[in-house]
Amino acid sequence: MRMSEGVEWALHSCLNLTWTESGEAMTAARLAAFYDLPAAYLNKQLQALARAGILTSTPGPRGGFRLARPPERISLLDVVTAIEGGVEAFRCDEVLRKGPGGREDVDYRTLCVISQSMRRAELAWRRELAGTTLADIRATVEERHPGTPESTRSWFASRRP
Amino acid sequence: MRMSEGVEWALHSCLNLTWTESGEAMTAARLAAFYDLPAAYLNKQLQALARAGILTSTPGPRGGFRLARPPERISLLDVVTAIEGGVEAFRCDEVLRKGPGGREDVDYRTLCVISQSMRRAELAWRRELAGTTLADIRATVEERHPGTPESTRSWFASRRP
DNA sequence: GTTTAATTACTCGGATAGACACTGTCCGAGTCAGCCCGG
DNA sequence: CCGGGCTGACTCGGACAGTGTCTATCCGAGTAATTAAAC
Repeated sequence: MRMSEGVEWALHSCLNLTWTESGEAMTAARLAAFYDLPAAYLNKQLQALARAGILTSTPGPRGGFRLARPPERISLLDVVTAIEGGVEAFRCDEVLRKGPGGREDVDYRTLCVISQSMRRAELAWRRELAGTTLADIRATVEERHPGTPESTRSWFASRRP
Repeated sequence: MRMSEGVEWALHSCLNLTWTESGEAMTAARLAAFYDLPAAYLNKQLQALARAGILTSTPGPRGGFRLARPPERISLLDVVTAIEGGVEAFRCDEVLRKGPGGREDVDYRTLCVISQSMRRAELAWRRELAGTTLADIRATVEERHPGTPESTRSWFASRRP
């Protein structure tokens, strides 16, 4: 049960987008260069974010990606779901159906106590992720490292083509 | 981020072991037959549980697997960790280290705010799993379906070689 | 009848192929900026 | 000098290989029950 590596990239890239002056689009290549990541693969992750409505993409020169909503309305769960696809971690294949006394017309995903417990745990995880927004992350970072916004902005400015 | 299918099998098999008369070992073949699972592969999962100290295994005739502890002391997290290997779901590869101003002698797993948030969510998940034991599951099942212990026991008895 | 020792069948345990998803890369369709030309 | 059309380069977007992990299976080492014989 290992999460895709792209989740980390997507989260950091979204956070960096938080610090760019609004109105300016950021290309996948620049976002990738910031952390020395493979640009084409990061582009793939950003596409997923765009499909999920977290980013907006504009092609052509001066194009790139932008946050589609203010950071207050983008939760960590949104990003994780966009990359990982929203499937539940615990796979309940309803083995009870194959067991003795198993019925074909019963939804064991909701009836099985084990499945319920695993689902409850996963819900706690989701609840925590949904309760943290990009704005929260940004605020904490700016509180602990006040120079981050400016240095990030200037780095991207120096890398402007 | 999909959990191994063996987790579900392991959990259900452990629960079934809860209902067997103590002192009797259960072979992987019989546990697998209960849900019509591939016996050799379930055996692999049971081996992992044995390595983790959740089950004890005895070879030879009349051998098989037994719970190593009372169900009150076996949590869902124990089983999940035994199968999945205890690695964290969120992979923090510390991309900050590769970024501008990244230092080599800093542990970004504990410093990065994103990593902290993801870790906190995962901790909530683990806490929930650790708070539920096999005894809890068994009690709930017996409350909702009182006939389960006896029917399970008799099924395994009829399948005794 | 009891003890002892070899036999036998049975179980786990790890080593071995196959399938799927993730990782990484590439090139093409579409689009906007800039440039050139004409008025 | 100003407006319009064209060129061109740049960007995303999806299609294409490589790799690692999960899934599934098999056979061998070890063990305990069984059987048979000897005392």
